[in-house]
Amino acid sequence: MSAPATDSTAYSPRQNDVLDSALRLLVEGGEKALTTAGLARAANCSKESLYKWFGDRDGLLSAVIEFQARKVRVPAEAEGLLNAAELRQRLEEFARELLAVLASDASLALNRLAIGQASGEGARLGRLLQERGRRGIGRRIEALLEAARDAGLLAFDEAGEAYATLYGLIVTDQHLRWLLGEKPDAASFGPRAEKAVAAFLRLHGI
Amino acid sequence: MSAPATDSTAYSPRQNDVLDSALRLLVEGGEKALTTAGLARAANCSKESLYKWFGDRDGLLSAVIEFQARKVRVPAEAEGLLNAAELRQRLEEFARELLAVLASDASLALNRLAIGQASGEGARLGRLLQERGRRGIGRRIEALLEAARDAGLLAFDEAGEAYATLYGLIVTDQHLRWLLGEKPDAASFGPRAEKAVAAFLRLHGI
DNA sequence: GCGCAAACGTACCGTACGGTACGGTACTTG
DNA sequence: CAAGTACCGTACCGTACGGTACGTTTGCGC
Repeated sequence: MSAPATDSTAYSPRQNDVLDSALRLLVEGGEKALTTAGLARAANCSKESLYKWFGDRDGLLSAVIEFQARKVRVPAEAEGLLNAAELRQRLEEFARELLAVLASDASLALNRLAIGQASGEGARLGRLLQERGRRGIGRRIEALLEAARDAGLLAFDEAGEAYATLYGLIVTDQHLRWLLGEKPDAASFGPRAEKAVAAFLRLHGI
Repeated sequence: MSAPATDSTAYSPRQNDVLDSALRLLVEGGEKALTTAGLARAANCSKESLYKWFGDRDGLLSAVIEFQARKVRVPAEAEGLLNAAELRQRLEEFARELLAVLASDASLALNRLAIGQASGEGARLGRLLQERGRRGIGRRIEALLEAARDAGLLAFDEAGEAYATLYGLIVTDQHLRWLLGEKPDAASFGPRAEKAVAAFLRLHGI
């Protein structure tokens, strides 16, 4: 859909390679590992090029976040559900995906980066991450919830609030624990997703 | 022999003053603002004393976390509830307190610090924060939940799981949003607490 | 083949930080 | 009062980073 001609974020293949190296450094060693000299060495480019392309270190960090957000872009859901079993299945799938995304190395690294920057600074990266990442997912699932309500399968006042409840039931404090260094256990995603959706349906199902 | 032993309460009043200054610096400017020279200036002490007391910068960071955890220590609940209305009130109070703690400057600063350190390092500070902070609150509220179950007011299989559900309903993704820089709105804590507890009771209440 | 722009590699600069060393000072202890 | 201890303030060292400058190389249009 969106032509790659969106000039604001038009990065050449070479620049995308560099951003890929930057993300890898970030995942492996955190913000401290993402130095201009280190990135230049890892990506076989010159520091001068980095400053030419991204302005300064902050621009580089923002570019990495946008780079990753662009990769995660999920295609819109096919809009053809309707019975209760299908809704449950959709929600469980969403829950598993959400847990997998939040537990991924890249997501954790970028969230850690943005959270580290949020102190003292104006939370630029935090807003960026919020806007590019969670917001998209939220809009998508809220649309699903509203469709289900129109079909008489769910009851709630406000989609945003219902989504917040669903999110809380799925994620609880796992995300924070992962951010603090706990290792994710992918095998637990499935059961957790099922339980969370069951609780959600008990709260908002018809 | 390196660090003066993480022996907890072995800090003098002078050292506690210094840790207080350190926490203030951390709250105001994040990890970058907590430099040895800056702390020495802010606390009117010498850098040499800092290294003598805390070993190195990491020891200082750990000491700040323990220092704050010791201050937050909440007294055990009075164990004399029983009817459903009181349980609801207790849970709502807990929810409001939890939101207030998570939204506090000190908590956010320390969580940001530990999360920043969690990349690349072995998540020492993360485990420390988890152990000293959340764990204590969790044990306390789980005891309340089990007491309520014994009194026939709640139904659940495992207290840890029920607590996770309650936590998720209360906090949703607010904690992360705050960590990313969003400003907390204290006026929303009350309504949110009531709704979360209402949902929890609909799930687990008799 | 030629010229030109882009980008590479490296050397360099200023700064700021973690950590150490040292002289001076106040306060205790015999 | 003398010896000792704990601490302050400051100066210092090595290192590492962000950012800049420059000479060299690569690739593409003509």
